[in-house]
Amino acid sequence: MKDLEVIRRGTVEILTKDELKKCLRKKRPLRVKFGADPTVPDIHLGHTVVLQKLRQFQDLGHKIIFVIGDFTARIGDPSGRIETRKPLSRKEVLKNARTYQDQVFKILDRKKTQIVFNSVWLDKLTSSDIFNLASKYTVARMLERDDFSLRYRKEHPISIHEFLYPLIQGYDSIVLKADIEIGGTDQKFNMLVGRVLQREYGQKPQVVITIPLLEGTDGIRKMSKTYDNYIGISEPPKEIFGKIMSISDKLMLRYWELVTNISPAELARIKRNLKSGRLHPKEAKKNLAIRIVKMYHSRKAAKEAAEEFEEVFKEKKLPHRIPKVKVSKKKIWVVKLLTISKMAKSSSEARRLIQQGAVTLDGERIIDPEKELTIREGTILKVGKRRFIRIVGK
RNA sequence: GGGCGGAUACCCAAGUGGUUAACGGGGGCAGACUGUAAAUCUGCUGGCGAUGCCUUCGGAGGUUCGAAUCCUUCUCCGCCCA
Repeated sequence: MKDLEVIRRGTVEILTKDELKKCLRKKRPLRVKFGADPTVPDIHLGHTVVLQKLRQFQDLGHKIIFVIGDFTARIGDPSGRIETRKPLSRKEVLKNARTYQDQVFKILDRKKTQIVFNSVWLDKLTSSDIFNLASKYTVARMLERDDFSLRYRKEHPISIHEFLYPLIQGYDSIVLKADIEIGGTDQKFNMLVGRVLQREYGQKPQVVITIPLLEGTDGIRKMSKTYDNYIGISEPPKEIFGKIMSISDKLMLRYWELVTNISPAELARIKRNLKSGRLHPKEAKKNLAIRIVKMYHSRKAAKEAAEEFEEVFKEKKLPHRIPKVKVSKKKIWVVKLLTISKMAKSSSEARRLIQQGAVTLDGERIIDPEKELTIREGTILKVGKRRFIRIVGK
């Protein structure tokens, strides 16, 4: 069973493997469900882990059902307790969904993907449908979920509607007659609820496959927009490259494993060479960065990003493209310059940056926050290690 | 319905009349070290042309020379018992 081996690679759990085997023996393409809330439009590397697994399914001839949770997005996310995420309007959701799709198809095969919006069937549910659904599961079982039980024990609030989420998600599986559902490990509980509900509604329970969650650039928390530790696949090559280079060596291996599609043998080789010292970690990281930029941009973009990186940070040259800021005056107070060029949010912050030695003008460090600068055409203002601005006159 | 507790800066969280622009931690930013690594160390982390001034502790009002701290009132939230 070669297919099984491909599917198994890089997963955390398959519930259950026997069921999966049986599924694969069927002579029809399997219906593989994956759900995403279009609350944020941008796809980051964390999402790509699961997307690549979906792609593998497509390559094996199966069908992906990509559920856009527009219904759930409009109601609000259960996990953000303190500030209930503000519900998105229909328009916003659609807009997000569209950009989402554009990005998703950088990885998925459009022809083998069916995109569905769950509001199509969820909007039609009547109260009695919902009551009926709710009767299929118990409070005790709900409290088995990690974060619920933790919150309950800590006497933190849990809203009733939060209990409804796993049920709704499970209901999606019923409507879609999912054979398999794939999600991050954080989705395990919800996906398992789907199994129970499918059985209640006379269906064969879906096989649940969990995928590891990718740590963000901080190396600790999962990659997420809310933690601002993400690398978006639509970011400029230079940004992606720079962000990859700043992750820790340990995390780098994780990215090699989960973000790229290298074979286990290749991964093992990299690990070996790193250990023996034949491969410098920085080189390995550079290769990784090139590879990832190539995946979402182009070979050329990757090469350029790598070259520029070396130039700017190793040879201390200037970046190729530097944003320009117009300054009409010849003489200007440093603090003013920093604030009008948006390099500092406030003049207090500008003063701080200056005092900390973060500001240089044409390579000369400015330490006096009272300094009046004489501006020449094309003067380069640098703040911190990586923020550059070219000053131009009228 | 009854009882108790809470709302402080980006987040968590101390402070219960006076060196308090507000302890501490996280996060973030900057500097040093480096491989723009990571880890570590140090500093900063309300605003203002600024050795001073202004504004902040859920909202509004009040007491006081002086309030995040006391009083009144409003709003919101949580837990427990029924």
